Amino acid sequence: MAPRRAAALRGGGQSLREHLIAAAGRLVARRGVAGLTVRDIAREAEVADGVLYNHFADKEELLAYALHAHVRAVEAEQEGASPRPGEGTVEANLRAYLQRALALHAAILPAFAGLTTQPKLLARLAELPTPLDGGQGLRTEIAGYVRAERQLTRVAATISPDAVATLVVGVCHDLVLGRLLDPAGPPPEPSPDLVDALVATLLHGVLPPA
Amino acid sequence: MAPRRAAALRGGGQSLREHLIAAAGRLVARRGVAGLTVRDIAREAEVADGVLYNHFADKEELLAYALHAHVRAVEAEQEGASPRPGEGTVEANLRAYLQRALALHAAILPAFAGLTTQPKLLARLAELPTPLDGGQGLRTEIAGYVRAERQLTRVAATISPDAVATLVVGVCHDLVLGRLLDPAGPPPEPSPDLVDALVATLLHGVLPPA
DNA sequence: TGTACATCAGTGAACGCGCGTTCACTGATGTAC
DNA sequence: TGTACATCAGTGAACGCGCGTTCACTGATGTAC
Repeated sequence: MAPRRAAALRGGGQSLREHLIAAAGRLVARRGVAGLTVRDIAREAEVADGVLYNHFADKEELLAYALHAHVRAVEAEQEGASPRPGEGTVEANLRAYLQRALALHAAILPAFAGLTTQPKLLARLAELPTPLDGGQGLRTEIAGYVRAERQLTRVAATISPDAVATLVVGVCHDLVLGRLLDPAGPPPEPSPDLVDALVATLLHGVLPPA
Repeated sequence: MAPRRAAALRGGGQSLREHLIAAAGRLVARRGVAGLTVRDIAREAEVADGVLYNHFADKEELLAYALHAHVRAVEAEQEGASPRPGEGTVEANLRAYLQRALALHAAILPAFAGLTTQPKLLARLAELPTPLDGGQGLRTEIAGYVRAERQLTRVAATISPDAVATLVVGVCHDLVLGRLLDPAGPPPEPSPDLVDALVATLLHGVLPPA
């Protein structure tokens, strides 16, 4: 009863479905979703052009799973070491979050380039069993951290956790977007000086000491 | 010696070249550069499919001029009322800049969606007589403003003007990007509360009063 | 002034290409005898 | 144990479509006589 098996699957215990998601995921990590063709994916998976449609409704469904897998892989890589409220200094913790957010966005945003122009893909992403929150997870975590510190009175009572999270995530979007629009890519990491200056601004504000 | 004239130009003193840029610019403002076809543009201009190539090397050159025109139009619309260092309060001035930056990005970024995936168009944009700086103009202006205030001692001496500009522009990218990725568009303007909170964070920092 | 002609920007049907998708066919595997 | 057959996922050539681009043709205008 077991029918034909894809040549590329010889030896591996993977299902063709997983094999396709993995191959598409590799391409997404390497080139982003924009411009990927079903033939690119089939070639990367070393599989016939048409098989895809035995396992997915259309190209967008496969890409949605691939994007999802890519994001989860990046998140898993950076896992661990969330600053804990009340421990260390607020400055060190903010810096840690900023650096983590920068790394996360540097790894994820390029893959998302062109996503805004693919409504079908956006819809498929939203239909996924565990829809991506578009990096909102980190934002929520940062806001939660700030809220906790506020309760511990290590952060001013008047501060809005959401505002801080928006500022941190916003910087990431800005830096990565700038790099995407620039043909010649500047160094992948923003200078430590800029990170220091950003953290200092967030900590003390722009006003001179009273 | 004067040959045929495009039917759509009857009565107007415009050249067909300007007419095409204007038509493409309208489409860019309405739908962004992604997915625009030469036929869309020809139809909008009420002109034959092929004329474009009498005036531009290719689709990308025309789109580059159209994007350029769109950005300049948006900038011209918001012109006036730059806060001046030393006048008003730093808080009011920061808020004004933040609101201006938000409006600018809300009007411009959607048109840029998908631009990162079109290297030919990016190259054409860079070749333009007055290359767009990708909204860097406002960033430079904000940094300049902060630097001036710092010299007037209305801003802490330790503050990095670039960091402040990055934070302000970053928030804009973040908010607009979030809206682009969300199928159902939330209210076009971020809540006044969030703007207040952002300005307050920038002004005083997250640390509690000493 | 009137008429025949030359010019060349505008026209739009047609071309070639790459894409997503389909579907008649293949062939490795399990089953029947 | 050995052989003929049924199953059905995998295969890849082919389809249809939309795109950017081309180019033989059109026709409004200026010029020559």
